[in-house]
Amino acid sequence: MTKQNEMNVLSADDRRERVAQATWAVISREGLDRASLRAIAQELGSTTGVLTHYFRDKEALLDFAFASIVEKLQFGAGSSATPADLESASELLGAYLPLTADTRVWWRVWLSFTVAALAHKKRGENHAELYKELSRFWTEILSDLSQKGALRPNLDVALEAETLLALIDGIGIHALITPSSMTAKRQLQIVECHFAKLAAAAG
Amino acid sequence: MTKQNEMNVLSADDRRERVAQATWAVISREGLDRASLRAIAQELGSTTGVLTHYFRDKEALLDFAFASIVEKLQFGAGSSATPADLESASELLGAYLPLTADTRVWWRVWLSFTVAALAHKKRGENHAELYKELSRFWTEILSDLSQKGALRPNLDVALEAETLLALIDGIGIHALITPSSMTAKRQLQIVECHFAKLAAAAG
DNA sequence: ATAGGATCACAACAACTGTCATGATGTCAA
DNA sequence: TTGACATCATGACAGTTGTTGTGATCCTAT
Repeated sequence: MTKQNEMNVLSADDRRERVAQATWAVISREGLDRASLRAIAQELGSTTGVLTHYFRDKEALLDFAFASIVEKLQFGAGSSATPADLESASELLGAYLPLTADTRVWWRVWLSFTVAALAHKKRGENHAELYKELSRFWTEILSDLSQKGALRPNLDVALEAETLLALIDGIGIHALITPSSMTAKRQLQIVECHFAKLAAAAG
Repeated sequence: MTKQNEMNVLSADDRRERVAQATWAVISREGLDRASLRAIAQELGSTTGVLTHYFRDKEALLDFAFASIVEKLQFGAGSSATPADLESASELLGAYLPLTADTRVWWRVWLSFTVAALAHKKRGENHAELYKELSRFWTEILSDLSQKGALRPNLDVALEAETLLALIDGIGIHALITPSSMTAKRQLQIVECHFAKLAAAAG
């Protein structure tokens, strides 16, 4: 239809994705405030002409880059079906964590947008919706596990779900601030130890 | 000595504190990237002349404003002696949380600096040191409580301390993003519910 | 071959930024 | 009073920013 059929040629969507990746790199390395169009273009190995061609303005570019990050993070943890037992639930939740170099980049970008969203209203409501959706998702998971008898009785599943999400966010922040202390192993250890507190008494 | 003896006149230190407060207000309302010297001066009700007079440059101003925030947050939660039982430990930890309008402002500012610290190295090390200090502080508190028999046996106190701090950070973020869901009451409820999991089995 | 569009480099523009020099005003000591 | 100093308003300066317009290059369809 349009044109690119051969390999080595990028479609418009692929081009936008490359721009998003360059944007992540700059934000992760130098911060959101230093992510100017010229800096992103340089990271991309081109000029600002590419950016202005594929995006109406900078706001549209950042919106796309953020949406792309959200997609990545959800793919990492939200792809599989609802976990059947506590152990797989622990693994699923741990998949959110910044355990690798890639996910650390995504976390830095995510946090940059999150803090920026605190100031401007439009993005703030978007973030709030994402958090509420996550809260509903994990409340349902815990509710299922509770019905199966995998959890301690008399547990407030909605509260425990919010606790889990808060714990993940906190662990992630500590992993970015003090990576030498909060290693990947340590992060998973905390999550597993917390899930153990939710488990029904054995035998 | 210098000059100001009468009321209604501010000392140099008080003036710097006023500047810091104006800086918090701008950062909390519009974000760290919008906190220009002119915006801070306008918030202060003066011009940039005041800022350039009391601070060498913008970096020194932001350093002072951040140090002032750290002081506030530590005063809120680190002033009293080590807690004697689990309940007072829960209260002490809960004092970190953004429960009031003032503390929400401090949290927004704190988070803004935290994310900014991820990019530039100097501030990052400072933040890391603050976190590690907090970790040691709470490890010691839990260790004391454990020796008194207030905690469940076979508990990794260092890991539980890091869990507590991560939980606080996560709750705080959620409180800023979704204030309608994460109310002050809800925040304290999560903390208390978590502490209940650490308690030794009753009688 | 030729026209049209996609792609992108480049330059110019106004707006905003931190910094600095200058001057005005007030206060205090001699 | 006079001189020194603290305080702070003002404007100028260079650098960076997002945006826009122009033109070059290449691909594709007729």
